[in-house]
Amino acid sequence: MKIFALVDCNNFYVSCERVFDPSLKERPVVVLSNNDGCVIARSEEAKQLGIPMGSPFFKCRELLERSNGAVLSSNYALYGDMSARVMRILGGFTPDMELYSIDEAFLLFTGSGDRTELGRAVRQRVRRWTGIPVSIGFGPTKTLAKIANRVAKKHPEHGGVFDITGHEHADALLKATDVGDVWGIGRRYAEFLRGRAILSAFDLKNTPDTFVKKHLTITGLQTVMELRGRPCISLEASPPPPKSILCSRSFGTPVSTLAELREAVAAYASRAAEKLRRKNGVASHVHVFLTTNPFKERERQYAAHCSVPLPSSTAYTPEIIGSAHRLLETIYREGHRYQKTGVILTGIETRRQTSLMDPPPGELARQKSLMRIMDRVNRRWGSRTLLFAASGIEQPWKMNQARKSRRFTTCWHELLLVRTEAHEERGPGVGAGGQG
DNA sequence: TCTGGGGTCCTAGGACCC
DNA sequence: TCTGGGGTCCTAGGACCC
Repeated sequence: MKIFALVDCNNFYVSCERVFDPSLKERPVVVLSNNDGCVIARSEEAKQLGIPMGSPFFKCRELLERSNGAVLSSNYALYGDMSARVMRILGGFTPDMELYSIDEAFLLFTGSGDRTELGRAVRQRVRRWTGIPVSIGFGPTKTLAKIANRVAKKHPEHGGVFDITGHEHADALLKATDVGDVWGIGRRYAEFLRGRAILSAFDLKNTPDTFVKKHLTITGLQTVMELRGRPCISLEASPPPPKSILCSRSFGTPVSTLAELREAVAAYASRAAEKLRRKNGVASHVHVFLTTNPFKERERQYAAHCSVPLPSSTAYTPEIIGSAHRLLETIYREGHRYQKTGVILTGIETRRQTSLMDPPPGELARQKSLMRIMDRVNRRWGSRTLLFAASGIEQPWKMNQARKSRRFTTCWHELLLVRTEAHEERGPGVGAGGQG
């Protein structure tokens, strides 16, 4: 019998920060989204204060200050590296593994050993080797493993590990699971289902197929099958190449001039192209979008999106910046305070088709080696060591990240310092925005 | 006056996930 | 004052083709 395990890092971003700054322990801690906009990770203590996920920072700022809370900008260099360490350890337990998100992985086990024991071993090793606490749920389908994981997390008496497979109280647990907490049931579907007296995972499991298919589409029906224990969603051990690559950011302060927007668009186009090359892909289309801040209802609103095919599929940054700039110029309108712009690459292929519009072979080779050198330098010495002037040097539009911790694990000059003198040492750099 | 049937492809919009 | 970023999939409807 095949059993899925879902391993999920607890309060991942907060846990990463706590590894390097013990003063964050046992305090309410939140990590903010890019631009220090909203709360995207909370410690248990912060959850207990009633701070909701995704809440705008300005709405809970005071409460956190009153409660001796800590607030951090997000530090993806740190989280990405810690994630890789956790995933590497999980890979030591089974070759059948899917990296589902930065803080979650599905593992597939066969055989009938004591899975709870196995789960404890996984938990212990990850904790010991990285300092990150994880929870593990086992089940015969991914959807049930997700539910088991919630149980493991919610009920400390299970010690962070729970197996729902053939469990005598499985139905009772499904009855206790809100329908909106089922994987695949979002806010809209949950509202719809509650309006029809389908309140729990158990109710959903017993809803007729035709009704589910009609209102929740085929994907909803898969969810229901999975609740019944029939696997429909398989393990994606080697994810297919992405279909689109997006890079966008909100500005630190609103931007109105075309010159600044051109810089931002060039910077995002460069970043998107870099991601594309890392996936060994080329793209056939570039899209650019531009929008004012929809939350500022009193300001004049404008949003636009447009796209263009590239002359031939490419991952060559200058070409992508060029197309992105032309797109920006067609959608730009004067007299607005813009909040955000972004670049999307689509039509991604891994193996490049040759085309009549291709540059001559020598030129193609030159482009490739130029990009390879740039990527190598930037990986080694930090991003934007080598950059296109079009993306700007000062970047006055850049997002706010006032409370970022250091890149403790990925940057030599930001390593944690350990002193032997007997004096009190607070976590270095934290809250001071020190990037070293 | 009378105006088919069947297929594909693309796009926009809406839902979901983390 | 202050509201993220990066993805996926499904469906309906229109354009287009024979």
